[in-house]
Amino acid sequence: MPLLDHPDAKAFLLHWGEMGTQWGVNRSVSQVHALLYLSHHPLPADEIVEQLGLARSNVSTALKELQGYGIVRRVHVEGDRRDHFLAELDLWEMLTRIVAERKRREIDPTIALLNELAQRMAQDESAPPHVRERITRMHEFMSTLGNWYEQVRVLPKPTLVTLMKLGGKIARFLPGSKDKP
Amino acid sequence: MPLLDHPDAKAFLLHWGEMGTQWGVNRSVSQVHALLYLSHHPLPADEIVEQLGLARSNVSTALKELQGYGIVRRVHVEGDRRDHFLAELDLWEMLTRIVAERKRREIDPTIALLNELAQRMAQDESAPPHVRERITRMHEFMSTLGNWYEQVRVLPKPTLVTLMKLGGKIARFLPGSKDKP
DNA sequence: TATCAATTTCTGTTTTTACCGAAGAAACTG
DNA sequence: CAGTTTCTTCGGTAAAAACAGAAATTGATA
Repeated sequence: MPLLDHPDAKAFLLHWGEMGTQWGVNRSVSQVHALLYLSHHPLPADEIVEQLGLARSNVSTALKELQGYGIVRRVHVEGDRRDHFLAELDLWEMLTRIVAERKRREIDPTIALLNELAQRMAQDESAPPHVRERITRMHEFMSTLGNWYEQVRVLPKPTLVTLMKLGGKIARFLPGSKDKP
Repeated sequence: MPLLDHPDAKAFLLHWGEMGTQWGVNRSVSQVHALLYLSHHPLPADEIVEQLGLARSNVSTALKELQGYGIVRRVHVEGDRRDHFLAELDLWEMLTRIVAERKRREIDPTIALLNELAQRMAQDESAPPHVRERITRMHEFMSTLGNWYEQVRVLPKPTLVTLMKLGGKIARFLPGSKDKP
């Protein structure tokens, strides 16, 4: 019995699909992801095609994309020659992988470009000073964020969870703070 | 002399425009933003039209959108009847506003939906247990992140900067850590 | 290594989104 | 209050993205 017969499951899937489009991911990709996330066993491509009513080729592309993010993986199912696909169920893991991949694809190249522009403009007499300064600022800003992220991402997961639970209280532990608990 | 005559300024603007599309913002909007960010004085809509070669109407829409994010504001220029527009130059401020607005537009409604679905399924005998559990998990996860964000966003900016500079070292200050500096 | 199922790539079509120009509304000037 | 100027809204069109189906490739099995 198809998973999506249940109206709430379907509602989730449709909403997830729309969310995707708002963040620059195509609807098929995010729908496939939603379906796999809700499924309790790995699904072969065919079944995804059936349940979502997408073209086979489309599903293939979506799966490849999701594997690129590292949030879906291929698994072998005993006695079946077809590939089956399984979504990452640990949501924290899922999030960190998506963020890591988007940084790699979009943020890192942007920082690289800004670096190049800033360096070239530093030598360039004809460059308007405001423009030079603002591009440099943007470069510094994004680099700072990037470096922060690289440091935080390697912290052990339990540490991250602790930090998350602390929320705003984290400020109390800062060196200069008079407001210890 | 038009700002975009300089090739590096233009490169920035074009890249920024593409970045936008990748994150679900239309190209015109992000280009207008880039132009205002690089400009050292407020620009009237006409001039944006001229420099970017967009339709007047399009620029109007883009400006409205950017004002919706709170990263561009209208200013009055002495002796000119037209509205002029100015981009937020503090990049930290810019980022927090964008994040706040996207949360408001996309994350909050998602959490609301997940909440609704989770609640309904809790009563619903026909709901497959896996589905119920996974939707509930997703709801909890996003709520946790949302609450964390709400706490952190209200911290004073200097505190945030300190936290950012600490990077991974923040872990040293956690209660259980043996690894004090 | 030949066969066949499964998967991916390619190409043309459909759907969606972005965008322009025209018309309307609002704000200001003399 | 008539005439301008500026700004926004709307409907149609152009551009881009998503998608389906056919063709090609891969890879497992015997």
